[in-house]
Order: sequence, then C-alpha cells, then structure tokens
Amino acid sequence: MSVETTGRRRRADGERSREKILQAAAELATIEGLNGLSIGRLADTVGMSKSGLYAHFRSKEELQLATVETASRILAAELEPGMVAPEGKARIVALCDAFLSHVERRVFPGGCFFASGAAELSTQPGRVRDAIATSYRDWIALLQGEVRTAQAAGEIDEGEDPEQLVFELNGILVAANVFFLLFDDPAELVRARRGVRERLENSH
Amino acid sequence: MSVETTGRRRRADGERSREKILQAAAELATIEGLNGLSIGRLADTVGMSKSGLYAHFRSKEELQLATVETASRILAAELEPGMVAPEGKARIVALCDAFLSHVERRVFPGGCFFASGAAELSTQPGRVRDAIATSYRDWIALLQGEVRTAQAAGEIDEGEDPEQLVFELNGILVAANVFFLLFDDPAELVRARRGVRERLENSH
DNA sequence: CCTACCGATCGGTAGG
DNA sequence: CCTACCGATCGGTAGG
Repeated sequence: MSVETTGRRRRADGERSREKILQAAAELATIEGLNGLSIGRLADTVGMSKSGLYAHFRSKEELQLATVETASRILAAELEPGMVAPEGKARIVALCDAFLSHVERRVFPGGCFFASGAAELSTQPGRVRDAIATSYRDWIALLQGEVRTAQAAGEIDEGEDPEQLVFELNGILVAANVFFLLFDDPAELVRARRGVRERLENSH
Repeated sequence: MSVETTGRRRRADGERSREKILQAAAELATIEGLNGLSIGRLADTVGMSKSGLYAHFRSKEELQLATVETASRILAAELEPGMVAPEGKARIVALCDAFLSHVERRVFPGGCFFASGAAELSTQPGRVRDAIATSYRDWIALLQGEVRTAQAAGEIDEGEDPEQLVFELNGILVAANVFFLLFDDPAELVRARRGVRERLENSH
C-alpha cells in the first residue's frame, strides 16, 4: 500500500468525519439555536473531543457558517421533488408541498432550519445572519421566477404582483412551520396546503 | 414618619425595580432569546448585581415566566387601538395594523416577542414554552371570534372556515415580522397590510 | 439589595 | 484527532 493511498484514505476519513459533524450540527441547531449550539455538546453527540472539532473548524463562527451551508444542501435535496415538477404553477405547488413535507417528517427536528435561524439571528449582525438572509433571498427569487413563468404561460393573472404573491405563499409556509411545532398539530400543515392552493386559484 | 409608611414605600420601590427589570428582560429576550438572556448581563443592563435579581426571581425560569407575562401586557397595550375599533371586519384590520405598527416601531427591538419566543422554544418542553403557546392560542381565539362576529353581521361569507382564515391572516403577520427584521425592509410591512386587506375582501 | 463565593460549562489554545 | 489546560461567564447560594 503506497503512501499516496494512505493519504487518500486519511483525507476521505476526514471528509466523512466532517460531514458527520455538520449533519449533527444542522439538526441540533434547530433545537438549541445556532448560538445555543455548543462545541462541547456537539463533540459529545458525535463522540469526539472538543479540540477534535477545532481541527475541522477554526472557530465557532466557521462551524456555524459550514452548518448553514450543509442545511442549505439538505433543504435543496428535500425540495428536489418540487424542482422536477412541470415549471410554473405546478412547480410552485410541488415546491410548497415538498417544503411542508420536510417539516412534517422532521428532517430537522426543530422545523425549517432557515426559519429557525432567521428568527434567532435576524437582529444579530454578522456573517452567519448574512448567509441565512442570502439563502432566503434565493428561495424567494426561485418562487418569484416560477410565478413569472406561470404568468407568461397564462396560468396566473398578469395583474398579480409576483413579490406580493410570493410573500403571501411564503407567509403560509412560515406560519405552518412555527405553529406545527408550537402546537404539535398536523392540522396546521393541512391548512397550509389548502391555503397555498386557494391562493393560487384566486390568482386566476 | 411611621414604620407603616416606610414599609409601603419600600414595597413600592421593590415593585418599580421589578418592573424595570422585566421591561429590560422583555426587550433583551427578543434579541438574545429567552435562553440566551443571562442574569448577569440583565443585571448590568439595569445597574444591579446578579444576586439583586435573585431577590426578585428565585430562578431563571421564574424570571422567564414573569418576562412572558410582562411581554403579554405590553402587547395587549399595543393592540388596544385595534380593540376599540368597531367589532368584526374593521376590528380585524385594526388589530393586524396595530400588530404591524408595533413591529415597525420596534417596541421590542427583535420584533414580536411571541414569534421570537415560539421559534426559540417550540421544541423545548417546559413552562415557558407553554406560557407562550397559551398566549398565542388566546390571540388566535380573539381573531377567530372577530371572524365569527363578522360572519354573523354578513361582513364575511358564512362559507369561510374561521380557523383557515385566521391561519392565513396570522401567517401574513408572522412572515412580515421575520422578513422585516431579516431584510430590514419596510416593504414587507406594506405587503402585509395589503395582504390582510385583500384576503378579507376575497372572503366576501 | 450587596459582596463573595460555588461547581459547571463556555470558546479557544498548546503541544503532541 | 487526543489530553490538558486557559480566562470568562453561566445559574445559583451563603450570609449579611
């Protein structure tokens, strides 16, 4: 076995270990918060020493930023069933359903990672807050693009303001997330699915 | 000056001091979170020693519970302009406007105390979480009552499900709160006011 | 309401 | 990736 092979294996182990840490961090952060998440407890969770984590991330902020990135990839994978639906109105409904499904299945135990992170960090300036805001802007821009596509296809009235419509749809999703968790009641998700559909019907 | 008078004054001083602590706690909690709020920093903020706070509150949980109660009274006072509007549809609009106004004026620097608290504590069982859930239920029940009154008066279609309608209105308010803070953009509040009005118009 | 203190835990570092 | 450690801060208490 050459030195090169050993080197590759070591690097691969490091990658796997890093992924394991970030997966746990993304889940824990939706319960403890991104600030409440402590490196000591995270280390215990993944069966590692605190300084073991510092070998992967130079500071808590670096860990938080990598965690946001990981959460972003997890959410993108969850939204994939929506992204493969026919563009326009159908895709908007499928994206909203995929979002609500990932909340219901508690992919993140504390609900949507970004709703949780936004609520916690919206008043705390810094790189972590900015990363969350950027992810949210991307999500909103994605939905707005689909609204415009739907308008061009005649599925949604040209008189609808895409920003207004997406604000309202997103409001339904955010509310479903927080009240599903607070009241532990799936009826909130049912109301959200109905709300999304009726809002889109009323837009044509 | 009698002993009795001194006793009364001392008690009044204690009350004022307690109110000062709780006012600061309610504001700080929307930035640091109800868990992130530390007794040491809160003591510094109000110019008192840590153990001075423990003379008022036996534990952090007691302080948190008293803080939720204070926030509830602050919010009720903010909603008063809505409560004095004519019952039914007008009161619903006025209540939503009063809510959005208190967010815009940053009565709590981190936005709605209960949205912030719900996002933080919805997955953390305990008395504080329960107190926030109860306050939210009261708010929702209040709006649902106004919807039924409006239906009885013929202002809102009898076919509307009050739970569904209030879920959607509340969704607009929750979304306005989080995105106004995250993007620091008053346009989110404009969209919320428009969304509330259009949703109510479409219900008749 | 204060000073003085407790054990536990925080983020982070030295050195290997 | 580890052990061993740092100063700071946490919630909370003793005693006044």
